[in-house]
Amino acid sequence: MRLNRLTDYAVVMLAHIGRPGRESGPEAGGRRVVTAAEMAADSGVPLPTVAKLMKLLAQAGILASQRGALGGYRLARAPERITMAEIIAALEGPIALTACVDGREGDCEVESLCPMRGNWDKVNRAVRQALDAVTLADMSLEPQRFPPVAAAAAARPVAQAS
Amino acid sequence: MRLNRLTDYAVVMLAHIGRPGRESGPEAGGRRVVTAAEMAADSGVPLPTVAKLMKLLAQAGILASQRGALGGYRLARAPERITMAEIIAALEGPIALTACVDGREGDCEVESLCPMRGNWDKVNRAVRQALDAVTLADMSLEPQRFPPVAAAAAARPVAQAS
DNA sequence: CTTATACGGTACCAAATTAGTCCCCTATTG
DNA sequence: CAATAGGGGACTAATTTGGTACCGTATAAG
Repeated sequence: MRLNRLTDYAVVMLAHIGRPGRESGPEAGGRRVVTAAEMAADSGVPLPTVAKLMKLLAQAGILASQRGALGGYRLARAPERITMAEIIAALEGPIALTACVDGREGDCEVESLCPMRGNWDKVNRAVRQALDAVTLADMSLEPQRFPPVAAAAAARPVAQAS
Repeated sequence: MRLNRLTDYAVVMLAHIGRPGRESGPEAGGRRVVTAAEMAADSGVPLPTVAKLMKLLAQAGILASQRGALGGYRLARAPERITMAEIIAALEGPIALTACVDGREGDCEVESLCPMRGNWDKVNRAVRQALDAVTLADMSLEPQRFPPVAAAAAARPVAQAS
């Protein structure tokens, strides 16, 4: 159920690219251009790994790449129009919880006992919808510095304990 | 994004237990009792693996176990009241797409660039809801023997091709 | 037109998960 | 008390994943 580390990195980086950025210049096409090397430096993730990720995201049409000197990557669209489902699909393939899905047959060795070929689609559809509803913009929001629960605890210091 | 094979097996087996069953006897508590060995034979999954699975499902309160001769497993509740979310959580831990979740801190090494601690919760909540909405009963339904598309093709045999 | 920058692609290796196995213990029925 | 059936933990093999290396191609600046 957990998604792999690379996908996690990807979301963090995409959110980072999407955010305004400190030393913002003219910015081609209205969106920030960032190099893989920059991303690596900013994130601590090793450069070759970052490069691989960016590549995949570019192929999926989530990032637009510019080769050569002064090149780099920028979001292909506004963050509001990039969904989690898309990002995850780009890095982990189609969103489907099991192998016996989407018409692909013959992979399921226990077909004898498995009259549920179609039932998984219900689950997959549900999950896909859930992930379509969350955009990169949602993920880019800076949450309040302290979570609500901590704030509440601070407001009512030590009382009622014991 | 894919869930592991064991979880897949588990759903198949639970659905199997939930279904009426051919040689149904009196059935303790109104629900079918099945042994791990039976499940292994029916499914082709090796017995030790089945045993491990059933054990976990029993611990999670999804199956009720009966030890000793004539023992076995049965559903702890009606299939309508067992959700996918529950089954998945039982076998893969809490439903959360990333490690930096649910208050657990210190696992995320890239916290410097990662102002998204709370944002993942949106995604997790969405997925959890999606999986809560699908029950074991939904997964137990026998889909029509031929999928709609094949049926349509059969009704309109060879015409219009080429 | 040459050089430096930066992305593109492929193949490969090492480390971490995951699936599956083994062995022995405890409970229940007849 | 013998046979059946689940409970628990440790270990091993196989896959998957993350990360690396190397070389090619495009673009901008001088």
